[in-house]
Amino acid sequence: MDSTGPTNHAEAHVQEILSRLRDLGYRATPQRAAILRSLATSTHHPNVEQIYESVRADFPMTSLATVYKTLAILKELGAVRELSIAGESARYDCGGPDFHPHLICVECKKIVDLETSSAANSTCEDVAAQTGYQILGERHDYFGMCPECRQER
Amino acid sequence: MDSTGPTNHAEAHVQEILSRLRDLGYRATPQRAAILRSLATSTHHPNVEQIYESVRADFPMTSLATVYKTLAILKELGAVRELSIAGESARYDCGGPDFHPHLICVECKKIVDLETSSAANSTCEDVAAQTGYQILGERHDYFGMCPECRQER
DNA sequence: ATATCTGCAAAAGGTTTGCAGACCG
DNA sequence: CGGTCTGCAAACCTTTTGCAGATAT
Repeated sequence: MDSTGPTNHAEAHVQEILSRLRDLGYRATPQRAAILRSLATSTHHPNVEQIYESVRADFPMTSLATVYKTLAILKELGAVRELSIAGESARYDCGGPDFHPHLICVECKKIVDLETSSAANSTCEDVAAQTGYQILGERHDYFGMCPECRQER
Repeated sequence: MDSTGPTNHAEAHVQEILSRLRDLGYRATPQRAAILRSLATSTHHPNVEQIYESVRADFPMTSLATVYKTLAILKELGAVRELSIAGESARYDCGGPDFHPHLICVECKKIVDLETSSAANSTCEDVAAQTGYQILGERHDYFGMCPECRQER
């Protein structure tokens, strides 16, 4: 059986992306590893500041600029997705290229992933066929109030 | 029959929102009217700078701060929707509270509305039932390249 | 060994805010 | 008239950039 916890899944994912970086001529620095680790283990789609704080717990010398630069590379690789939200700094999503909708609490700003319910991928093809666009990506967010925040009213 | 063009539809919408503003104790200033008019007649979801330029064509004395302040009020009223997009300034959508997906060209940044295809509204209820969230809004964007931009390759 | 990466600090947007005077109702 | 709104300029925040020294390969 599988005696490894979720932490090891995350670590495996981190290692995979690190070696992908190396293959492309990028360097696998400890800062980058720490940033990836922070993303891989966080569940609520942190913003840059939160990633920065989390990384600094392990590497107090890490700078905000490095976090930004690393995220830019990871975005290009498709290893990380960026979510811009009105009135907030960007949030980051470590999922792979697979699409899923987000559920965003307007009160506590928590973001959780929704299970891909129905024929999500086929919709892209429908849109492409209808419009003549070449569809490259998709984003589907629901805004609401989570059960915890609702209770506090 | 209807001999009035689309311009008059837009103007009616502008007047309706202006009187809604008045009812709520806000003032219907010429700047606000011009901003609303710009939004109502523009088709590709302008950003603040574009609204500003368009308004200045009629009112050269209008300031950027006033555009921002007016948009903040209109957002609160629900008369305008704000679209944050990674690496860009916010875009504005004058539609009412009715939901529709967007199609965003990653090349020319044009945004067009998609016809609400299927059971869009029922999805919100599904999500609410599944998650216990109170759903307040939704956003669904497709990113791709429009036929015009594809041709230029 | 050397090209890439880091940290720092400054720059660069975009957006917000404070205030004195203008103006809607 | 009185309270709201405008324009200006400065402040603010997030993100980007340039550069000298450090480091992964």
